[in-house]
Amino acid sequence: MLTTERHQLILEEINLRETVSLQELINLTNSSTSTIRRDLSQLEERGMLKRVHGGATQITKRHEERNMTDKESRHQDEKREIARLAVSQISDGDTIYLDAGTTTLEMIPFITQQDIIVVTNGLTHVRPLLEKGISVYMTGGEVKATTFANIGVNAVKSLERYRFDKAFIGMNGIDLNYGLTTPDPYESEMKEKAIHLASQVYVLLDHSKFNEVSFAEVTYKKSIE
Amino acid sequence: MLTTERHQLILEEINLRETVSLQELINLTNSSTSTIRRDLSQLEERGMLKRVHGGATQITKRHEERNMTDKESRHQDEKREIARLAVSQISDGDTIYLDAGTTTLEMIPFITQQDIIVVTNGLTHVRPLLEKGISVYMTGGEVKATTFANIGVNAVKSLERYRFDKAFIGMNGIDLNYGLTTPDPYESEMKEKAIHLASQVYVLLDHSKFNEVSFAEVTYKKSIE
DNA sequence: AAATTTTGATTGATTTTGGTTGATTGTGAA
DNA sequence: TTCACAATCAACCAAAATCAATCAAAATTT
Repeated sequence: MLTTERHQLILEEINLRETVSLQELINLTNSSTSTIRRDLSQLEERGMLKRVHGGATQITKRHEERNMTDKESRHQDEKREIARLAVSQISDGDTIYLDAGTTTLEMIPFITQQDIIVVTNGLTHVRPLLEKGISVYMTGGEVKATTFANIGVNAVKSLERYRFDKAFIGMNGIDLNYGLTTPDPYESEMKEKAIHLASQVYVLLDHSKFNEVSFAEVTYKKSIE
Repeated sequence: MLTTERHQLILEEINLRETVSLQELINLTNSSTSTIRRDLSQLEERGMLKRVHGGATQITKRHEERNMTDKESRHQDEKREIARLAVSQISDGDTIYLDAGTTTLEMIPFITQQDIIVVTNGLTHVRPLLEKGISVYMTGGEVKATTFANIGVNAVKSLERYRFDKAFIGMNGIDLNYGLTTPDPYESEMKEKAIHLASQVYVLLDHSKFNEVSFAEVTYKKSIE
């Protein structure tokens, strides 16, 4: 049996049954444990499934969606209010940096200011901004598959071409001891650089982020409002 | 058995069975392994199938193939055929530049090559590429509202950080006297720079663009295939 | 008949495979 | 909880399968 055939079979079985054990796949394909293990590793690497102890399971669409919607609905009103407040800080003619993320995305509908220029690393932000008739510049560099955000060395470098009147930064945790934190060190770097390049910095956090500590620290050297 | 006969048989079998092993094709055609290998290489070169270890598999998934409506114009078919041919030029592990535009966008569904890195200035290209599990880098810079493409000084500059094995460039006109032309001088600049940075350049044009002259000239200094 | 193309066999290199190793994880009883 | 046992795991290895490259014989075109 061809490798691609096996992969196809495995994926079909998983999409059909949600989860499937290693032994079942061995019987299904008449292959050895080693081979199936390797298949699962490869398919997981490609993001086609998720390995679990003793087998594999679908990449959890349902789970993720529920998480997103739960999370969003729970804090959506608060987030929106924060977004509205943030937008009120923008003046006509400002050049602003809009960090990737859902909270900063919420800001866009509230924008009424004229002649502003927005620089962003969030691909999802571009279309709604353009539809509002706002000039948009992107950072460039690697695109993170999960968040559609520019991160990495080239992204940080491309940021250096700009200076901002105001920067609006999303954050995943704030804590008295650990300060500001995000899950991804590369994101953290982007945020630091943006903070550095802006005259005024606004960090957007809803209350669920208070006393939360995430992986990567975001250091800052200016006063934060 | 005639070569073309064999090719026909192989393609029929693959379209029927999705994947087929080398051994099966040898029995089917009463040819040697060498001959079948050569056939598969040639057919892959033409983008008719995809070779895998131990055999070959079809490029377009069956279900995708079926829901092609008759509404699609010949123009569209031609574009797609051009896209398919273009994709067949990509090798595993290539770093390629994918110009913004509809023709290059058509290329993405055909991509099966592994470990490639794609740099693009087309925002619309990013999501489908990521969904294919391909590493995507964006150029950065101003975003043109009508085409969602990065253009302008910063876009060109951000391109300079990269080098490409292959560049695939869309174009709006080709003419013996005026050469290659596009409507927007900024776009033209991007294309020129990309051409300059790539080892091999492929310019994508359907027949309606022949002997057409648009506003901005794209100059090039290397042989174009 | 000579030149060109196609074919099939052979070569050594590469990839895939299945079994084995010891390490890690999950489970149930003390 | 802690312990011991069983299941599962990643890492490794050698055998088997498959691969690309080469070459000489057969088929073909000139």
